[in-house]
Amino acid sequence: MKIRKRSDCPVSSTLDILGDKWSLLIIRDIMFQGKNTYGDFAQSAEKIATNILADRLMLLEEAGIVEKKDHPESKAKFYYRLTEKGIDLMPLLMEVILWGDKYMDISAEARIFARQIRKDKGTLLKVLSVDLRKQRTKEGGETSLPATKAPRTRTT
Amino acid sequence: MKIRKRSDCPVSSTLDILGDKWSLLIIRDIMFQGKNTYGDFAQSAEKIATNILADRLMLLEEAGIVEKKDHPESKAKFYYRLTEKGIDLMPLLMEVILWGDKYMDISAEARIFARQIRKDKGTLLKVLSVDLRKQRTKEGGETSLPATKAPRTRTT
DNA sequence: AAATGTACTTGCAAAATGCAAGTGAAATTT
DNA sequence: AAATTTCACTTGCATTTTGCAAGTACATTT
Repeated sequence: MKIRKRSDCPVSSTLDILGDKWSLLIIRDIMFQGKNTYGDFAQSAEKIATNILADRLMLLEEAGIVEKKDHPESKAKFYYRLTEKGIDLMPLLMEVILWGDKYMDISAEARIFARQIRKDKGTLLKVLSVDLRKQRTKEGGETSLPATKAPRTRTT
Repeated sequence: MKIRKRSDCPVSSTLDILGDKWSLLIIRDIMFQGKNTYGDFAQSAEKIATNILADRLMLLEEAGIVEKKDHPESKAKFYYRLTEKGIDLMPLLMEVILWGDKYMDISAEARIFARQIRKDKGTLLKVLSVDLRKQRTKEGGETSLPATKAPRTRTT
């Protein structure tokens, strides 16, 4: 459960934190699927085991990538959101999506999203980043809309 | 040892192959460090266990990301090189490096490389891709120079 | 022919993962 | 207000993966 640093290489050091099969999926869910609670993450298609989910949320929080806050609408829930450090993973996630789109068998919906990234990565990055930061503008978070699944990307 | 696909999401599918602490390090070694043999990989700073190395090389080969060829200079060695699919991981690796540079404690040498990526990603990508493809221009590979550690990136 | 280099393989302990069930507090239903 | 359900975990245990040390087999060097 403790993270050990294997070398002073940026690739290695990043993998020390994110190099497993689940962490980036949680980040994906917050970043692109508008998910923000434990229950949301648990329901994703990949069916993460609940003990692993709890473990990864803790590790991501310790790494300063996600923050755990009280849920603005319910005391029974917690609200997980990305920090600036987490939002900064968006270019990386986008490249993962582009490579996956090129070489993997994925859903039609995912292909549409990949096409948007390929068409105008910079704009999409800004639009989605703004949405994610809105979750951070007030302590507690208010009832801000999460990033939509099919973000409206009108540049003109 | 078998890869199971967890969903039709590009992030998930990519992680099904690359989501561990070692695979991307092997790719990094070939891509940026000019390494091409089992012994080269085994000597990297992170000290991968030899059984894991053998396992990951096999998986990466099965995934079509690396190719195993006879070594042009010695029958005792094999020559591992990236396929086009593997070379296409470069933008992803570069984003990993940029994020690692921003948030992790890394070597001065790595910071210099990250700065080069930040300065002109597109050019560096092309230059390094060409170098990697040179390893693929002739079957058997000949005695082509590997990608250098500090690639000469003069754009003007 | 003996020693060394190279690419693995093997055996086993330790750690991580996956699965099913359980816990306790909060929200909802009856 | 009592019972049920939702929610965020925790626990116990089997399975899988990883890590470590040593060994094997073929190629090259001495």
